[in-house]
Amino acid sequence: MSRKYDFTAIEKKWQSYWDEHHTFKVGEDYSKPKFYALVEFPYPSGQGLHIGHPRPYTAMDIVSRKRRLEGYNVLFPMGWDAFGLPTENYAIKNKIHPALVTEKNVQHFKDQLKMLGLSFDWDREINTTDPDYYKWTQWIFLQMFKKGLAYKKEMAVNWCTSCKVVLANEEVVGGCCERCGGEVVRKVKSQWMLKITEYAQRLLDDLSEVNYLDKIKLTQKNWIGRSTGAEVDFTSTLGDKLTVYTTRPDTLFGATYMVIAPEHPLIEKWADKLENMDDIKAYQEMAARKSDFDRTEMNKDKTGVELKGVRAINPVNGREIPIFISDYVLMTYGTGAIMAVPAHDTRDYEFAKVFNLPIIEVVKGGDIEKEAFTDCATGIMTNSGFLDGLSVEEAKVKIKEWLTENGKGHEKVNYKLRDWVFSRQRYWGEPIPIVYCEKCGYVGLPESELPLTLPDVESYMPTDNGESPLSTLDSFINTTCPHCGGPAKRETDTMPQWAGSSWYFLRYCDPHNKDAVASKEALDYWMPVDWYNGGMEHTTLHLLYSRFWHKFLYDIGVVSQKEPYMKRTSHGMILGEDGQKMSKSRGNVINPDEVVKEYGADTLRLYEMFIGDFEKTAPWSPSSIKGCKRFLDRVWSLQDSVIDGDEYREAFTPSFHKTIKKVSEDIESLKFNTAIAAMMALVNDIYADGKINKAEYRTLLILLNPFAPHMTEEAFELMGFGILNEQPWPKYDEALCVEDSVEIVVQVNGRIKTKMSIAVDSDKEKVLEMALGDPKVKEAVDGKSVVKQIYVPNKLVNFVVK
RNA sequence: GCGGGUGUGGUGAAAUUGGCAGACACGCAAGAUUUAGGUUCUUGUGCCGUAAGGUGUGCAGGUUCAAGUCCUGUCACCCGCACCA
Repeated sequence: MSRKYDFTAIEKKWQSYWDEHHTFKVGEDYSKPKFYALVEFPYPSGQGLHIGHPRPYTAMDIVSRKRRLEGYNVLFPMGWDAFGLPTENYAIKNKIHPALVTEKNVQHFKDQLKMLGLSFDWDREINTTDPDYYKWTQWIFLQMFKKGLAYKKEMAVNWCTSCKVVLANEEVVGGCCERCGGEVVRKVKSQWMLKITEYAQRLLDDLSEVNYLDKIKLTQKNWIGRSTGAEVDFTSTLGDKLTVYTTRPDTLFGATYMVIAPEHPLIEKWADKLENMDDIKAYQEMAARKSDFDRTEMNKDKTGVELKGVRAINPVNGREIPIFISDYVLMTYGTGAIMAVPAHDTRDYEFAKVFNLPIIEVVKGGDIEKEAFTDCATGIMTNSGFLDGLSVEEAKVKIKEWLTENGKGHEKVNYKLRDWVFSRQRYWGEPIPIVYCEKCGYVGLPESELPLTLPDVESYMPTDNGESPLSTLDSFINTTCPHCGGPAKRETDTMPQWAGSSWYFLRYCDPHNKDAVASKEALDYWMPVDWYNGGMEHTTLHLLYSRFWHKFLYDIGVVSQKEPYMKRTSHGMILGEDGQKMSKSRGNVINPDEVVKEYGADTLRLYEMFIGDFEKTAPWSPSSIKGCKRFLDRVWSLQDSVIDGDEYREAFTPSFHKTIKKVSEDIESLKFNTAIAAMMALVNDIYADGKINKAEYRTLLILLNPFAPHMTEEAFELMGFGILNEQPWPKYDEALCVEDSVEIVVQVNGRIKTKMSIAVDSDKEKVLEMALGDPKVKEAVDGKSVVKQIYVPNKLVNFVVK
């Protein structure tokens, strides 16, 4: 009788073994084939590990463990994305230094991750808040500054009234702060910006070189938002050039008015010539007061004010049209001015209806009495002078030619992507390594002065005027200009949390390097990341930002690949039992510690992989986890039924080869749930037989090992098989996956009449004859004529009768 | 509004190229072992029907010998974006 499956003792034993033997320490043998598996490093929050964390970690752990047995040199690292607001807020509230809070949280997280038996190489652990790490975050920023990609700009930013911090557009959700839910308003501040827009086209083009899920590529594409159109130069009756951007230059003859953004600089210039300046000012103020969210809320009814005293002249036909300001036109996109073609644009149509403006049809096919005809790719031009009779596509080409020839405009590509607001008025982030000198302007710190470490301050509270807590620290601020040696002031803003995570995958390649981001040798060997799995919520920003940084580092010769990640997949969230997102307020939070205590880490791992399609969200089910525990118990108990045998028994040969194939392939395609199901089915067959031989048990334990590493190691050792982790991954033979006979279905007119067992790959004639001999088939065919006979080899027979 | 996704038993879910719908698991029912069981083992389990049989993948059509899968229309829910000219 085997010992009881004491998972607590077994898991503790093997975790210590792995620790002591540095089992998962990455080899330095750069001649071996490599595999770099990456999971998103967590933010070490005070709550500890969430039940959702193990899902992606276990998934990539399974892939990594399999790859090791397959002979690869596997890099599977872990670290901490530890700068950020919750830690800072906790520090403020409890008057503890954020570094101490971070240290405590990291320790807790690490203990929890170890408890799960994840095969991370802990010798390569990194932490974004470690000065040895953020030295290089600052270094990369400096290189960008040198190349003109980091610049300072006065701009209206999203201001969280509660966190008192500037947020990126991406961090504003529904007009509220993504983190705290506080109100977000617009505020003009001088900010550090990163010129990601300069990389827009390459970020788009190089998507063709990587293996991301289609939906991930699509989000990247949509976020970059490339559109092709034309800039058209109108002139005002006051003599200014008034350039608009349009994707529909073909509809130029249908422009019946122009709209410019309320912030448009020409308004200031025209001020003394405008007859209704009071109305205009009032509208501008109203628009400025609104946050972006409010502006969006208002979008049912178009509002605006006509600029009285000035009109725009359409270059193509000399027609004078009125100019309006309206907040539906954004200063930040295109030229901040549009030509309005109400007949063929929904927004212009709505606006024209409100202000009773003319609507001229220039593409035939719609009913412009009812609505704007926008979906008119196949339409024919009308009321458009020399464009009449052309298709929309032809007209686009012809009008662009006309504009270029006549010096009235040109083709133009625009992107929705904006430059990245990189400043945060916070303490717990990387200091920006820049000083301001009255004489020299903004000057980067010499690299020898990096890292610029965070000074200790009394209070981490942001100041009321929205400046960083660092701004209260004279000893930090006052310095000398590295350029002229005169007095200068340090930048007091810090970097956003995205900074540290934009290059962390490079640091893992060579985490202790003092002289570089990582050695060239290590980078050339390990990069690119072979497989990166993370949450869908990071597929827009983190992915885009880190691709951008990586491309920049490629440009300055730090890395040798254009793209950082060869493959990117995403996992679904684990929801509460009620199908809702887990949260304290809903009271549906599951604590991984308790699950491990009750069922063991192996069961938790197995269950999180078995719960459903890896890419989809899945509700937690406390009763289903029992099935996984039961399965592990059954595999464990097989120790009592082991008989001798160096090869699979004949009756089980196809089952084992098929299962090896299924598990091997399913792991690669993230179908962990069906891989587990296949192993369960195999174990059920073995139970039905009552016995398992040594060769079979050995294979079963290795197959299950990536999923349940502790139990399988222990059973392996107890069986005298050695150390499982040192064995090769089992092989299968395609030819041996096939059974001798197969059951096929016999249908008449598509209805199942019977099933019969035939030899694999029997010939058609024989099978048809056999099928016709079946009494049920005979009865159904009797008195009718067979018009057609269909035979799908090894699957089914279908007689079509009349 | 735009983009993406999902809809299959009492529950979580499976289902290469169209080819036995419901694998695997939970739950439930019956039985066996056990002093006991939130243990273990065996059997059964989509729905209607005693059965033969019928019926069944959100809904309505279509293509096909054959549709969860392909096509057309439609409904519901979830996620992302939100006036990007």
